[in-house]
Amino acid sequence: MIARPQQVLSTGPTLADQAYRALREEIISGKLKPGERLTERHLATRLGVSPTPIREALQRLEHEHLIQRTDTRRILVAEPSVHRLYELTVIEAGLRGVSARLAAENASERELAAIEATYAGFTDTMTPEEALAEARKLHELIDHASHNETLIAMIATATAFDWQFRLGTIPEVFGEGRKTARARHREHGKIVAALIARDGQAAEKLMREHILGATEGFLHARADRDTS
Amino acid sequence: MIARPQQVLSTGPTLADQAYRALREEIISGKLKPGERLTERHLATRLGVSPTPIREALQRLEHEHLIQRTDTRRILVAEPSVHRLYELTVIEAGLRGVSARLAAENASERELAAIEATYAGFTDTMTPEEALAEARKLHELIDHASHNETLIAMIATATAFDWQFRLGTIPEVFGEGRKTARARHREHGKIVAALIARDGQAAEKLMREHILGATEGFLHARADRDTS
DNA sequence: ATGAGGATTATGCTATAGCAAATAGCGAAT
DNA sequence: ATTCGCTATTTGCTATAGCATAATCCTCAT
Repeated sequence: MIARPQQVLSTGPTLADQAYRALREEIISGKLKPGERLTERHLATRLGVSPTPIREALQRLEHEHLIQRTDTRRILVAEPSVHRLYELTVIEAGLRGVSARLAAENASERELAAIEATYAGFTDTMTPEEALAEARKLHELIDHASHNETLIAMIATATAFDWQFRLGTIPEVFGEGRKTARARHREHGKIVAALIARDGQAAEKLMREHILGATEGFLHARADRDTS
Repeated sequence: MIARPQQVLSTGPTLADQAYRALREEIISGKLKPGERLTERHLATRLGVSPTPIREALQRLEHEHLIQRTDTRRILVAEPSVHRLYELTVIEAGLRGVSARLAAENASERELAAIEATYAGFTDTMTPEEALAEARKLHELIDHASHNETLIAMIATATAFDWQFRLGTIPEVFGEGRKTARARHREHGKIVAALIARDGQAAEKLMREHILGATEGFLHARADRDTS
């Protein structure tokens, strides 16, 4: 239930904004399951608002592929298709490669220190969920160090679908994926080193291969699970 | 004025969709001038629809940076700032680099032939507007040859702002930019050759440098104009 | 003339209502 | 029992109305 603003002083977040964030969280976390049908009126009732802000929220969710519309105008929680994951991974690799290069060129010393600290904070005792959250944080720190606001927003759009995909299948995948998780960690280390060395070209190349490899590894682990 | 659907048989484009396209065209063509204020009600009246679909159209336009909202919730036609043009150019270079690489790998023979034909269609007798339209077509053909629908959509979003910027300043720029226009044409030739050779790495590198160089050249030409 | 302050207007956001297409439900005919 | 056809319901899309805030205008004192 979204809190209704009672005495809004200046410019608070709009109801559409709140609804967007709430629904996005529910989809990514898996509370709303892939393929599940959504209707404007039901969502409006459940969140305690009118259909108008719900429509706006749904439009944004559609833009980042978290929902999809059928040919008969039905609204469904997006099915994480491997095809789309591939499409988006290629895009993410391109965009995050650029952000790594810009970060190497533009990051402040403070930002580099924060990146290094986050990298150093990884431990083997983390749960898969924790490790994934830390990886996400590391990537976001690098993105922000690019100092390109438009790029940051676009990466967020491109990766929303990824997170839904991954979080939804964490339990099955990570048991077998621990080896590759270590490999990913080593890749993070190389990227961080390239950033500190201000080597934009190396950072870009490493980041691209890292993103592409991570999705490859993820899909392999999932395939192993499915055939076991 | 948008035609009101009278007897819509099946599923036609929605009014919001039509409003979006109409407003987008007006902004890019310069009929709506940068900085001009827009209000939902006036647009609704002018286009002959209610404010509801207008709101949806405005939301989409905001997403591609063709309009911007002030801190007091006013809606303005976006001012083409050089800062944002730089931000978007870096993104476009990254995305179009990826699309060029994918096109080299995935394009059908038919698509390659169309690309080559469009490239061969350039002539020195074209007006600046014609040349720009042809260049746009060439890039779009390459984008589509990537066979990555999500990437294509994202490039369209990232480049909408560019076109507003460029078309709005064509007359001033192109008088002095004819030399660089020839340089751009040679770059196009190298890219097309790389695609035909199925050399994805070369196509990506050439495309990136081409995009970045084109914006550089554009800004230089504009600077020359401003100081003359 | 000018500036301050309150009243009026304008406007974005939200709620509600209505329409048309699609879907579901149901009964009759075969 | 199954299928066809009609009716009722659901639902996305659009229109209209109301609310709260920001902008504007007007008045009046200095």
